[in-house]
Amino acid sequence: MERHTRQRQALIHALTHSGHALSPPEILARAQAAVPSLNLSTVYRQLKALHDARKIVRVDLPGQPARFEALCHEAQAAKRGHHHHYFHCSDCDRVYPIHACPGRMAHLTPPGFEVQRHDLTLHGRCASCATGHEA
Amino acid sequence: MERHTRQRQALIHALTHSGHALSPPEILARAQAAVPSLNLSTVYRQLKALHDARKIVRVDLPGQPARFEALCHEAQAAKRGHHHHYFHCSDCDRVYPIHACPGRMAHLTPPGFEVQRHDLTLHGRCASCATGHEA
DNA sequence: TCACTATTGCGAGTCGATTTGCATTAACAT
DNA sequence: ATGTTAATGCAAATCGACTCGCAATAGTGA
Repeated sequence: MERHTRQRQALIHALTHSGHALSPPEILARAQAAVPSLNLSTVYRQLKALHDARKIVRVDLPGQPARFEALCHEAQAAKRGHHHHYFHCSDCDRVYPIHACPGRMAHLTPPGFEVQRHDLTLHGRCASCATGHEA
Repeated sequence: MERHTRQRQALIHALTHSGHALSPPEILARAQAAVPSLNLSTVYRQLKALHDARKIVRVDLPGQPARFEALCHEAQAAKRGHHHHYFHCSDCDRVYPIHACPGRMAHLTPPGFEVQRHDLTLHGRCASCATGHEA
């Protein structure tokens, strides 16, 4: 059966206590605060398990390495991904979820095209970068 | 100086006479119709040169290999990328440019975030797949 | 406590995408 | 027509992201 290891807990903690999506190396770095011996392959293995268990979602942004985000409890309970988008800060490279959506997109396509879903990525500076260190 | 080779011309022809963005292997296949000996490394070399010369744009969609698209003449003349989005057909895997945009996105972010640009990808079935082979 | 085995750490291996070294080929100015 | 050298074809090398084999480690139920 499944075991509760310290590395798994550290990894989940890192994912759930970050306000933004994390790449595997970022997860490694954060979880190593709790379990220094943690290894990147373990991170990948746990991510795969958590993803299969639908506890995290994979965030693919154009031209970027994959990131992962913990599903909030409501979404987990509902057993479906809540539809949302992402903001990528070009300063600190962090990726924040945006819980808003510009709405249906069907009218943007030429006639005959069937729009089933859409991905939206916003780029710019996040609040902390915009405030913190001005030019 | 720069030479006008048959492979370069075939490659540009393939890019400009396709209604959609092409991946390097797709470009290779199409340009080989004109120059059968054409090699994938030459495709990559030419793509790099064309990209540096701002004659093509790289199209990165989430979780997909890079594709390339010829800049239309107006955009080339204006020396700036026209802002547009893409439609990815999940049936035929083609990527079409969408010359429409849902508009400003600044209101979607939490306060303090500065939105500079956005990428939008629509997914679904393209006109020819929706018409051609119904289930 | 103890055995059982899931999980880990580590290094090596894989995979797809892209690049590079180099001998050969072919533009094009003369 | 010809020399110069940019561009090509090919195979090998690289790169980043990820996976795997295996011996060592550590949760867990008994």
